[in-house]
Amino acid sequence: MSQILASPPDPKSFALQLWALARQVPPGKVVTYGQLAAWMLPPPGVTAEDYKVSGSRWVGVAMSRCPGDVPWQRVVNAQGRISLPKEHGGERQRQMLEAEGIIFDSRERIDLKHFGWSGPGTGAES
DNA sequence: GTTGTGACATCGC
DNA sequence: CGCGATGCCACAA
Repeated sequence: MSQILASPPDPKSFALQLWALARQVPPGKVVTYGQLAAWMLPPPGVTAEDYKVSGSRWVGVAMSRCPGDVPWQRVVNAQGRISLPKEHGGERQRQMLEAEGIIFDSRERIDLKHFGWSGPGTGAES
């Protein structure tokens, strides 16, 4: 059965991979934790099921430790909303996203159908 | 050494 | 459609 793992076997590698992916997110687009996790390959020793339910969590943990050069601002939760408490910088994130052209609806929600990034291989990368 | 809590996603009502 | 509760382990103070 899918079991939530607090962190991947190699958090460091996972984080680096995640950050690398996050840096690929084009401006004006946003991605969800689940998507990021889905695009990454499950670390050795982790089953697809466990990864499916754990990945998003790892992404969150890794992002919390992300370096300053990572556009963590473009990472939102599955609801298309900012996950961070505004006192932690959530409000700041919203401002930055708006600055990139992303539109929030009345409920601070982003239309993932329009602003959601299709993925590292679907969008025009270069 | 111990205690508390967590950048999420999903199901139920 | 919105809100609340649940699951796991590791890390920080």
